[in-house]
Amino acid sequence: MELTDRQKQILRAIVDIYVSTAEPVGSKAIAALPDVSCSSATIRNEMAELTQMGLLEQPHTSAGRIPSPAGYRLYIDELMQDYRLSLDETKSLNEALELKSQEFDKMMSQVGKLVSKMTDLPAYTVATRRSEAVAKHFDLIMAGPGSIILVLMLSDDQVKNKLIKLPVSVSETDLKLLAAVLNASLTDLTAEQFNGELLDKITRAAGTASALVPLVMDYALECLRQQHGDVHLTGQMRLLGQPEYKDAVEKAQEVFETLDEDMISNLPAVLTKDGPVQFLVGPENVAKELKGTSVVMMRFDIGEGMQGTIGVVGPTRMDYAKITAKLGYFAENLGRMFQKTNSTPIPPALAEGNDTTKE
Amino acid sequence: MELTDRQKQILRAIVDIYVSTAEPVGSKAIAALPDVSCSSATIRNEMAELTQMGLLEQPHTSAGRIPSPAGYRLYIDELMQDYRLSLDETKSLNEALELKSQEFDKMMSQVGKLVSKMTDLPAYTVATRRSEAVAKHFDLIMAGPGSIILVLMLSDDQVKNKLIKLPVSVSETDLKLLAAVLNASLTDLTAEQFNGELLDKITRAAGTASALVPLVMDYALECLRQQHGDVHLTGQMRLLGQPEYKDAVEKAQEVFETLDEDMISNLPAVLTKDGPVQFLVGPENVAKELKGTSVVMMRFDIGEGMQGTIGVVGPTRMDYAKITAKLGYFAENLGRMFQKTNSTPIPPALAEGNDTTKE
DNA sequence: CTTAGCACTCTTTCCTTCTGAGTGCCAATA
DNA sequence: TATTGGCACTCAGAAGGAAAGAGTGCTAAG
Repeated sequence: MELTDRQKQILRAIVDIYVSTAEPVGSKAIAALPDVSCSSATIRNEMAELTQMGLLEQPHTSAGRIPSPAGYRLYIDELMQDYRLSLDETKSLNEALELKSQEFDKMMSQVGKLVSKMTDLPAYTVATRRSEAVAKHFDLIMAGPGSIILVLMLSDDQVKNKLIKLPVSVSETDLKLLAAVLNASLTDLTAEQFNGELLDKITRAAGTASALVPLVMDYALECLRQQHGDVHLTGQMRLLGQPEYKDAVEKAQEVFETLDEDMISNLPAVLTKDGPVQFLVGPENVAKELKGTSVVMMRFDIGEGMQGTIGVVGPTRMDYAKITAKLGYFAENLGRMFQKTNSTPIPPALAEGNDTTKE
Repeated sequence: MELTDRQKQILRAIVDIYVSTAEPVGSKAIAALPDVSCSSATIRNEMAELTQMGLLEQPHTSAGRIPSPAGYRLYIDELMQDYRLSLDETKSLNEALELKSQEFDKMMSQVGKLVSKMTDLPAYTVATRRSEAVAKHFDLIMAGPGSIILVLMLSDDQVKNKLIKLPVSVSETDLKLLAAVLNASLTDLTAEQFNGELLDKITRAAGTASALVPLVMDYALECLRQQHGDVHLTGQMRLLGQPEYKDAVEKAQEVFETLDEDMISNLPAVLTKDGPVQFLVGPENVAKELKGTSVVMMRFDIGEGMQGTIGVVGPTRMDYAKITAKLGYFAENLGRMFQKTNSTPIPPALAEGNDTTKE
């Protein structure tokens, strides 16, 4: 059953108005719009029909209409018009994008904070592996008697390290030897290919450094198994700025009780689907606590084999167009930025010499 | 002006009751306590006097009394009785303490989540430097043509690394040379001692690897300057479980707007004071947004030159005794745990061979 | 110094009424 | 046939007011 053009126009108007007011929209409000040329009675008839079709809902008999989840879905898929960021908006986005830290995890967490601030909604970021990782390079560095630094480079360009302290000291030569053995035996293996046999073999070959072997392998396994980095969730409180949670604090609490745990395992999975942006509208969410909550997710590239996800959490009534636009802007620029950092960062600061002022 | 024993008893009772009910305490409630042997009228007289002294407050004329900030302070400093954790409580604390990750930052963040969960309040963790850090060891590892891993070990036993990609490739020998130069010139220097002269000197000595020098030094500076690690703040929403924020969502929002930014710079400063536990009661907080909010902070040891802080944020009316007990338990065990991880972790998993089950 | 008694204060709660936005439907109109 | 003005009806939320209840402060007596 196709919608007439007028029905589409009405649905779109209702979503647009409701999104910004959070109040049910009445027939008069629609009729008063400049590009609507029929009376409120006509609108009422159309609204009744849209309600019949399940695209609109009525909080109670004598209230205006609000979009149903199905209505939102239709709006997102077909009716939503690209939101154009204003000059002011791009400007503050650009300012915000000047990330300070050089460390990956901190950058991701900063990005989350930014997105949350710019959308005024809770946001999360997470980095996910695109494919199975393998170790590309092992190194062992002597950092003192009995102190060894294990450095592990993975196929996705992540570098991990761990300080290992042993009660016995290991000679520099043995360390070198072990590193060579590790590189020979473990590189290009996935976590599944690690096994006890390998452990034995390497331990035998390791000589006096053999005590290190299980520690090293265990850590390598931990690194390889991690399918995604930390989930950085921030701005939870901003959800309360939304009218729907004003008098329903418990609902907001529930949302985050669920989100904290489940998001990590559930949401990234959805993103294997195609397209850089995904919407989870209210009841489409798996967890029932999130039925009244929507999530907009946007993917962006981070070098080799990794991908980042930015997500924004809000009430089902949220400005999908605007948020999509903002996330898109972020995603685009972040992709570029991470690429850049990953190759040659422009040597900053320092060059001018060292002023004692704190950063 | 000293308090009589009875006055102390009454003040303590009022705090205890108010802490658990969040309702003003009336004279009858006190008189009804088993170990109080005078009438409500007497209590009323005493309460009037305590109010006079500024230790109690009255929300309005016909309401019971609540402790004033000064009252809380007195309670904390002199009247508070050690809360003994129940067997159930220690049991769940112990269960919670089984941290999974081996990575420092993740551990800290997990600890925060735990504390928040166990106290049912927002909590944060942060690792702070006890003294100025210096670099202890540099290493440069070739990870591919033009890809170099910089590994930096600091005096506080932190190990940092960064993947540097150069458009030109550097020979293994030059890399070794540069590492040697770095170790010779930069170890045991504080951030303040870095300067342009050093940069020049090292660049000259670095030969073909000279393009790396500013990148390396810049990163080293960033690491040395960091006075504390990430602040991990979690469980913000739990603050809303507290009755004082039930109908004052904006207040809760304000708290976290302030806390997110200011906490990092302000709170740790207070901790330079002596004693492992510190209380910031309501108006003692610097930021006016936090006047109705208290913070309990507990220090714990993390090896060399670092110290951890766990903090719990709650309404001024919070169960200081219970929270102190719980934090204390955490602090004690975490100290031990971080010590342990820092030396020889018991080789876990793996040994049994590799089962394909996901963690 | 303590206590019973009592008048008084003030918040909280519950009920009622009122208002207004918005609908649904009908009959008239183009 | 599609649109429109008109009108009765519905219902949530605001506003007002009365009653209940908890707790105080004070006084006078023990």
